[in-house]
Amino acid sequence: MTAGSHSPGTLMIRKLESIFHLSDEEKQALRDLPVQVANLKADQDIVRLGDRPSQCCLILNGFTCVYKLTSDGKRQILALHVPGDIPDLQSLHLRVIDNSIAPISPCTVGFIQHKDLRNVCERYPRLTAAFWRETLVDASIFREWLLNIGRRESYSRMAHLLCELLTRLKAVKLVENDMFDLPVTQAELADLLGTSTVHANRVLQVLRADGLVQTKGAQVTIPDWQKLKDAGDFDPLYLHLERSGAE
Amino acid sequence: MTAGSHSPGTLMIRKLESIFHLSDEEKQALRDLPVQVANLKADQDIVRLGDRPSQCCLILNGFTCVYKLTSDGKRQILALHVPGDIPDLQSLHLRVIDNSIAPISPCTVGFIQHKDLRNVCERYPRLTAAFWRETLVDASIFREWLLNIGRRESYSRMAHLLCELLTRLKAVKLVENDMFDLPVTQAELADLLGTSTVHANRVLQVLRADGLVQTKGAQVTIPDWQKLKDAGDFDPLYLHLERSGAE
DNA sequence: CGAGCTTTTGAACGCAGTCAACAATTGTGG
DNA sequence: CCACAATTGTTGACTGCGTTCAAAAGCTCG
Repeated sequence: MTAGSHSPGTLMIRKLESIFHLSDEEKQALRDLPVQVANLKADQDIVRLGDRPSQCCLILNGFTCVYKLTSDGKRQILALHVPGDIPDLQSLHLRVIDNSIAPISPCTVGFIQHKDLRNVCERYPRLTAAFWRETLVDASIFREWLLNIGRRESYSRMAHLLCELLTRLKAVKLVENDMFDLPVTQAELADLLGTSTVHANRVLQVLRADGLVQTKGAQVTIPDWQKLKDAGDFDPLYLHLERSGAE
Repeated sequence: MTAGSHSPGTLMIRKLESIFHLSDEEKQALRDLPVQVANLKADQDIVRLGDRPSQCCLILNGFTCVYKLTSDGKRQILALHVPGDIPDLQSLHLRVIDNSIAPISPCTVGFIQHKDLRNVCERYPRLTAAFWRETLVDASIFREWLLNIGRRESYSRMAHLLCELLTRLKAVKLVENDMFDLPVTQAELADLLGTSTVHANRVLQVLRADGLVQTKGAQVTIPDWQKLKDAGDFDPLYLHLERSGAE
């Protein structure tokens, strides 16, 4: 159930191709992209607010999170990224990075130079569209999170997050038997949801008691998808997975 | 102080050119885009969740908001757009619209067909980059709003929103003497901030009492920019205006 | 086995929501 | 231009969701 066994290019191709049909030439161009692989420990920032990077990072294995801090040190996690995602694709067109990105568990990433990405985009305009679309889906998820954090109370909010994770991880084949790995502390869960750690703990306990989720270490099981979906007011439309999303 | 006196193309050019330097040919291509102008009343949806539009809408005059509803009818406003913005540019690459867009005051918009936009993008790759960048800035604003709603308390949250508005409206020359029009009810203000209407009212009163903002009808004045910035924990970096943003 | 992190629990507090009424403003038709 | 209706803004009282602080219990890993 790891995604690390694939070459960097293959991972990108699989993701983009779930939407676009790529020509052999386009696929080859992606496979030929020079990628510099690195293994990172948790909490070791990949990029930091204010950076002006000359490369993007492709997640090969593990999870990363995008976060920001208020001036008094409170952290909000803005996005989670899974293998196949490029969390800082925006840096291709925005000079300065306006957030930080860190692994939430040990993870493997591949760095791709901006100039190489710009090159393939120039030669294959359909790849431009594909990458652009990736950033648009990210934005769509931000919008749903705004609704989630702004307008849903914490119980439903956490249910919604779990729904999204199950759906997204299914799309990259990281779910088996309604079960997936979520190597996240409750403090991080709180930073994802915009609540305090204590409250995140209590809400999680209620979700467990209601039979919406089971946890065992970092392993999360969803015993009743329909009930969780109802609790989380979840509609996968915003993930733009095109082929379904729900069963 | 209206922006309605400009032709649709000119408005786009002015916005894109504040970042990119466009060639005469590129500018002409933008001016030649067929635009269908429409005047809309407030609360008359421009696009609706689930739509599959074949056009984008360019704001020519007035303000629009992007919003979503929870299943129990609570509304969260996800973005505000001002003249020159294209709030549904995403629809160029995402078939289904995942949010709704409505004017918050009577406004004028111009509709541009997807096929025409795709055409200029194909012929002028630098325009592709420029449009892509626009959507990336939108996403950056979503991220900051997530931090704002998730981690700042309501006083600071409202101050931050006012800071952003002043900065963005300045960039499109809609501010005079630290004063701008904000034709928004307090109920909408609450939907922007993720609070109740009553609370939005009370917070606004405190901001007024503290001398951070003055209101007179829809007119907002910021008497002390530094104090408001401090209260709102505001750093304009995320707006990616490149040339400054702050004075 | 002990150090350090993570999870859990309890108690007190407070920010913000809800409900309901009233005041002020805006808009409309006569 | 006024009178009335409708919307918007303001206030008070009460409630409750979620925070904070502090301590205890469980894990994980050298």
